[in-house]
Amino acid sequence: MEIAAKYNAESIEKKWYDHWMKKGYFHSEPDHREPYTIVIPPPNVTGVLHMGHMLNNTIQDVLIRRARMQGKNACWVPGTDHASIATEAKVVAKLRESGIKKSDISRDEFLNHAWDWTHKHGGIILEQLKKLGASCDWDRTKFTMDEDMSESVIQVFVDLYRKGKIYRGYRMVNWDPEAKTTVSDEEVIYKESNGKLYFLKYPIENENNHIIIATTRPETILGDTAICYNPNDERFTHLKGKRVIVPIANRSIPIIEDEYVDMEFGTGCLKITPAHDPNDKIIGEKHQLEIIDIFNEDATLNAYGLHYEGLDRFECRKLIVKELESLGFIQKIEDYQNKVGTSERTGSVIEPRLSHQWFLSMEELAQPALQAVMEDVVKLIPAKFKNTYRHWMENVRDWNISRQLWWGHRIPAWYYGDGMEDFVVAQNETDALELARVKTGNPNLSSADLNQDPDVLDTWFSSWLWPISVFDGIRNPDNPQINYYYPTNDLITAPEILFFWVARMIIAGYEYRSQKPFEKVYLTGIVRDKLGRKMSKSLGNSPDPLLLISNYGADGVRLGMLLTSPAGNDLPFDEAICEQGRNFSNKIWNALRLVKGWDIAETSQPNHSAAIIHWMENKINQTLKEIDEHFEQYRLSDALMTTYKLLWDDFCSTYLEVVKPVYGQPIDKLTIEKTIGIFETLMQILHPFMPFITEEIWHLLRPQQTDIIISHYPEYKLFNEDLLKEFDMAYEVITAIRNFRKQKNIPQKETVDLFVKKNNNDAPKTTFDSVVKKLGVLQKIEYTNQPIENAHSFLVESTEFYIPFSHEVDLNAELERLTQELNYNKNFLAAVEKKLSNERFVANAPAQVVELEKKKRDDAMKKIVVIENQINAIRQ
RNA sequence: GGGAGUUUAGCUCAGUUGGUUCAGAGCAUCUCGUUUACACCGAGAGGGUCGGCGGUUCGAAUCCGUCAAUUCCCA
Repeated sequence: MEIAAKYNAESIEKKWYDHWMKKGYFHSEPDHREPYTIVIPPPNVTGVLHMGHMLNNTIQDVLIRRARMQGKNACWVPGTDHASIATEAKVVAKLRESGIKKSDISRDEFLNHAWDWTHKHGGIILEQLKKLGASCDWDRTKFTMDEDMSESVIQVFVDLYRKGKIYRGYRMVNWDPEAKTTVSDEEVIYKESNGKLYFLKYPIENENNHIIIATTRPETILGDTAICYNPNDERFTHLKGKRVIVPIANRSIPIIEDEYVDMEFGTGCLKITPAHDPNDKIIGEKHQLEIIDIFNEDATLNAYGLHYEGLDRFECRKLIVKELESLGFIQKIEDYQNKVGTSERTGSVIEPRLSHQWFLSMEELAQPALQAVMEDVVKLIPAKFKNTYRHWMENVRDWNISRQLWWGHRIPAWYYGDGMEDFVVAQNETDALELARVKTGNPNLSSADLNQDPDVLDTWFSSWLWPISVFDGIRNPDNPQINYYYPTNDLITAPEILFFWVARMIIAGYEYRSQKPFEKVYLTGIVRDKLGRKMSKSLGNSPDPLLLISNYGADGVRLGMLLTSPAGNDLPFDEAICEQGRNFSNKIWNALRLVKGWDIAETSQPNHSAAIIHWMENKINQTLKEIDEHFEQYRLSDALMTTYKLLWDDFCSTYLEVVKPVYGQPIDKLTIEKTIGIFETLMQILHPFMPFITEEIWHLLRPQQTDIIISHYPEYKLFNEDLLKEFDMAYEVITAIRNFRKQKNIPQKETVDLFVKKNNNDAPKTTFDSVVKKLGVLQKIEYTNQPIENAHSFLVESTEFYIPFSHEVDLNAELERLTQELNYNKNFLAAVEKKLSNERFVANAPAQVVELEKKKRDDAMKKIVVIENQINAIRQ
């Protein structure tokens, strides 16, 4: 069989992915087996694959493939979310390009455009995941706006409303008075601006006195509802409990105390305008102040603006300053630089504005979710995130679930009047009408009298149900799918969304299933560029994942991403790590070429082959145990590195070099069969990490009953630790021989002899002599009781080794080397003896530790004797 | 401003309950090597006051205090 000299990742990857799909290996249905379930963190439906997805999904695939091979019923549910803000922004931008303004079209028309966009771009990202090798159950692909998924979201809203958990309230938003819309925090651009700081006099009620307050926005005094100073500020203690009169408005407002006030800023005294400043709003809520909103939606003044009603806010500012001046309320005006938020879209100055929003009360809901994580019912990996989680959950604030957008799940609330309570919440309009008729007592109410809330729900309000809704567990809480797959096993996600998403899923899990949504949460890091910057489109610092895959192979990229990424750590991405992955692919590919390149003969098995096979089998079991432990602790990069070394160092560099016949000679049948079996086992261990190349090699090794993807993952058996230790010593001998050759420039082809002198009545350990002979390229190994003259010598533990050397041995150099070694051991012995002579050490340290120190002392003493004898021998 | 983390070799990270010569891995670097599976390779080597200081202890990378640097989250 001819095997290509280079591994061609691209064609092989496609071949096997198609094959797996055709065989339906990724599909899962409930059965008698133990389920292993992962739900994908749904990416944005219109997004494209970035490096974060690559890392995240590689990890999921490793876990799911391993579980599948371990005989579990592995189910990885893929899907996307509708990402209201991002998608709507993209659709708006696209419409703008073709000259259409969102405000010029109807909601339905806009949604048609949005669906077009979704259908066109939707799912690209899922196709990209296939290139990575992701073994998702594609038959189960979900989208948060699918009909069943949407129904679940609405059902949950209605349910929580009826339970009294959802309420309407006010929230400060960024208002663009020109576009008459809210904009998100990300869409506000802060600009340095030259303004003024006005020092205003507020008369104190019933006193012939006043206090001075500094403000940049004098027009907002009409909305003032308190004056506030810091309780630690002695300058103002005389004001405690008093009231002041707002100039022009002539309203009496209280003076309050709050530590929020910065004593250094302005006069140390602050006016509180809860309707027009986010911080003031918080203080207002704390002190239960009145809220006076003085603006219309276009930022002209309303009736609270008194005689300024109808004027623009900036016009008003000019005029009110004049009026205040003429009335003597202005003490002074200073120049002042501050940052003013402007709208990214219209450039107009953002007005903080209170608006109606829907909220979900969190405190009570959060309790089981907090407890679950604190008690490790839901385990965070790494555990350090528990602290952050707890802090957030203990200080949880109500969740603002409405968004002033069109793309998403429209809030199922219908208004029939202008009153705060003139609305009903229902699953659909028909139900709403019925409810409204009951609530109003007006049976003639028609659907034309109902107006549905224009806002949509926060995208997280649908994704928090994801682990339940993908199995239809909201609408049909007792269906066989949800009963089988829920709770899921592992969730793989980024710590940035621990609160936005993970915590809320746990909350939803307990509220709707009375059970956690998953057992473990593996938190990945952020993929950064070499400079430590987050990868982003705007910086253009993210490599194209598909290009990486075509350059290094999906296996290569997967390996690269995992090698340097322990849980919870950021991944400073460098293409060089993919190169390492590609090199590794090449290495194992060439091992295959070697193994398949030998002729096979019915010859007897050489001793060294028998010995190294025995060692390799033990080594594999030892390593499998380590890998299992790494997986148990979710240390995937360690598990991978352990596998990598097993293949590269133990299998390629050691094992194959031993069994490799002399060039041109055939290999014996027994050895090649064992070798192929070992190779197969190694491919199985590697498969979860590098699925494609392992499947290819698996089939090239020999005809197979089954594909590797569904083969049974190797389980470790007992291994002989003494044997492995003995080999390590033998390997030390090999290394010493190699060093000697290098030192003396002895070519690899030239054989040398090795003499072994055991000391201290130790019995010779000869198990791996044949291996030492082969790898050391020795003519012979001979045991002796006498030091060998004219030889290079070295020491492993207390055994002496001699390589006779025809050239003159430099006795002085040899003496110096031995003396150095002697000194080192003497110092070491002294240190150990010092420890042992310390009574407090002997008394306090555990017996085990003391024993170890004693053994160290004995070993060192033995070694010293040996070295001293060598030195004496040379001197004579 | 409040909270949480991180700091170990040039880079990215391991280092379990303090205890073996415990200071480690991979990559990178350096030296030597190529008709013989692989130069996307082989054989070797060098490289760290474990962020600083102080403390607890027979013993500290590990525990405590403090300072510094840095990252993230919330406002």
